[in-house]
Amino acid sequence: MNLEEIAELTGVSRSTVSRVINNDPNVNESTRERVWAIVRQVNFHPNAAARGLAAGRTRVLGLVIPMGVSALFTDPYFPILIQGVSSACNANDQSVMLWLAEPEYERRTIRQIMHSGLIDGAIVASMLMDDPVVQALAEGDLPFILVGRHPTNTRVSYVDTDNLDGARKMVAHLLRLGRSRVATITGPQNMIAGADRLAGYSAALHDRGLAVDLELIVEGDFTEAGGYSVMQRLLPRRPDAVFVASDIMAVGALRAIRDAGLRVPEEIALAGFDDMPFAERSEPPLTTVRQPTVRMGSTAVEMLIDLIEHPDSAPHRIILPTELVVRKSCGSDLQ
Amino acid sequence: MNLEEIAELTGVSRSTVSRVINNDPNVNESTRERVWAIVRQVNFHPNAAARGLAAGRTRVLGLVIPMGVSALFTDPYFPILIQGVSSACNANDQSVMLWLAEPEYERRTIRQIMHSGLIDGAIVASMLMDDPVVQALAEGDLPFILVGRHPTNTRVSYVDTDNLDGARKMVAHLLRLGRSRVATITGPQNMIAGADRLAGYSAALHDRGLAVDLELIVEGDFTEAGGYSVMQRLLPRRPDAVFVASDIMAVGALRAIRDAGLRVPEEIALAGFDDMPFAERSEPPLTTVRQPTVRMGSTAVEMLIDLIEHPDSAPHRIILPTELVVRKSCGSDLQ
DNA sequence: TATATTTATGGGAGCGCTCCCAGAAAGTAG
DNA sequence: CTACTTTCTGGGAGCGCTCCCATAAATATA
Repeated sequence: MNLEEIAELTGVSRSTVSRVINNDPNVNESTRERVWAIVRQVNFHPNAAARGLAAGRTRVLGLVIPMGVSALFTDPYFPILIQGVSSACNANDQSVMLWLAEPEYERRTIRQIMHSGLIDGAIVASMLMDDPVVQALAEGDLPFILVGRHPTNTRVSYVDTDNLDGARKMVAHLLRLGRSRVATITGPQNMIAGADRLAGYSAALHDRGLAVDLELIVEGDFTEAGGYSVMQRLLPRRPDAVFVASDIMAVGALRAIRDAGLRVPEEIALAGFDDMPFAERSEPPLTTVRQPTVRMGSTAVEMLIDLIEHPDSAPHRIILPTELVVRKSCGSDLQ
Repeated sequence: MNLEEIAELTGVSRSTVSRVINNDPNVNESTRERVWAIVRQVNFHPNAAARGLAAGRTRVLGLVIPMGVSALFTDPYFPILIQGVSSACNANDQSVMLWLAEPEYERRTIRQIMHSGLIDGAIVASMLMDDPVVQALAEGDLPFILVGRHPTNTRVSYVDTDNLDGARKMVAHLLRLGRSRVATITGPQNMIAGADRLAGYSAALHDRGLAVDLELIVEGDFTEAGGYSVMQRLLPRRPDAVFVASDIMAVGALRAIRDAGLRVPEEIALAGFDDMPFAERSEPPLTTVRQPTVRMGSTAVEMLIDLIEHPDSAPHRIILPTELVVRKSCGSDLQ
């Protein structure tokens, strides 16, 4: 079934049917209705390939997730992001092409995808500071949006969580509760989120006129096992609070604290970041920072569509706010 | 850049370039090399839409995940499946179109996707016994493969885990350890996996000549909270072992047992299903059944490609084996 | 040497759309 | 009633490929 056949059935031309399908205003109202009736009746859907070829636009967006980092696939961040992207695409009549970029494929395939005209643009959820995928994309002319800000390239558009502010609010909260030796377990410092959350930690200390004690800063790797071992290193330095840069590491840290015979929050206040589903079920429930992951996904889609339609507009940067989620693990209700 | 331009640069015709690109054997070896050289040099990639239109095949596969059930998105099953599908597609030079089917969109969009020629076939990871998406697909003529068997329709191809056998092996294991009141927390009985795992439980009892005690069977919902509350209902019936149909429910059940002042595995042996990452980190580590999720994904891709290329072949059914993972929670090393 | 066969190549047609231009029909103004 | 505008419609061209048929060249067969 194609336009021509619908035209035949309706008694109009292919062009008119096309106009109706595409909501072109220059169609007589009665003609429009007649065409729609037939279209629905025979359950006609225009061929996507032909459309893409003729219009030069496929209405398909690529979602690129570099898999190098994604031991992370064991935490729900990416699934939730995917969900946000997917539902925004549905709402905007776009389709999602998923590309889990395995390291070996990266450069080769990125070129292929970029040049094949399969997608109109891409959303890239990279976490690394200088990801080769981002590099490759920046050299090409396919519109793309980063999820997670880019620290250096000023010509890219991105959406990100306000990691710095979230961390800052959390550490300020711990200080306000009277903790004086607030340590932090950071994320990997080659990841933007890791760096920003550490910057927020430092900023909160500065806000209070406190100096940063390097002994109280240790780098984790966003895994539970990492959180455990790094916490063990931290314990002899006697922190009375620890801001952990991710909930999953916080769970590991919690175990380490327990195994050392210390109590949370009485002896050590513990705070995480992400507000993962398991955070509120931990023992004690974990104080953490909530980030709007679904909204990041949908915002990225909207930004990308905008960029596709206005390729020459200036880069957009959107930073979404975070929210402090206070639970028992930092003992606020005990103060 | 298109075929014609490459042809010009190489001094051959569009057709010959096309043959080279598509590895047609009827090309002179030296011509082939000359063309490839230029193709690589100018970084040419054939236009996907044009290809799709002309060849009637897009080399894009749809991955359909009905979102109704996917509170499940909080567990890593789907992400891992997606990963399996994605990497198999990469390996087979296909792209993945992801479609998280939200309930309202289901029927409307399925038609659209089916008829638009966007994808050559679909992999459907539905869990429900009679999912409307599956229904719609079955009525159309788009090739598709189910991940998770279909209980009634004999004309569909699928790949599944041997849920029945896995459950049976696990319950047999518990019985072998001397447990005499083996209960089960089942999954929802409108999900095939839930039903099959219960069937495996029953089969194991029958294998031993034991009768099924309905008092020891309770239905859960594949969530942790569900596992907790349902376990509380089960406790007064004094089971000495519980086979829980998913790890996430098992974690909930474990808490319930603890909260009741009982010990695992001494007083109650506990076993799960899925071998989720957190299973080995729980306290005590959880005995469970491992299923080959990644392989399911890649198998589905291969089956689908086969089905696309041989649309008239008989339906294939592949059931992949499970593996018992014995850890401390059922106390095998205490016996 | 003539004929059949194989190998390699070129070009036309067509996939199903969109976009543009031309022009008919209808409406408005002078 | 004519001239001009506006509204609506039709058809040609073309997007960049694949597929098929024709044909030239090279090789094998009689």
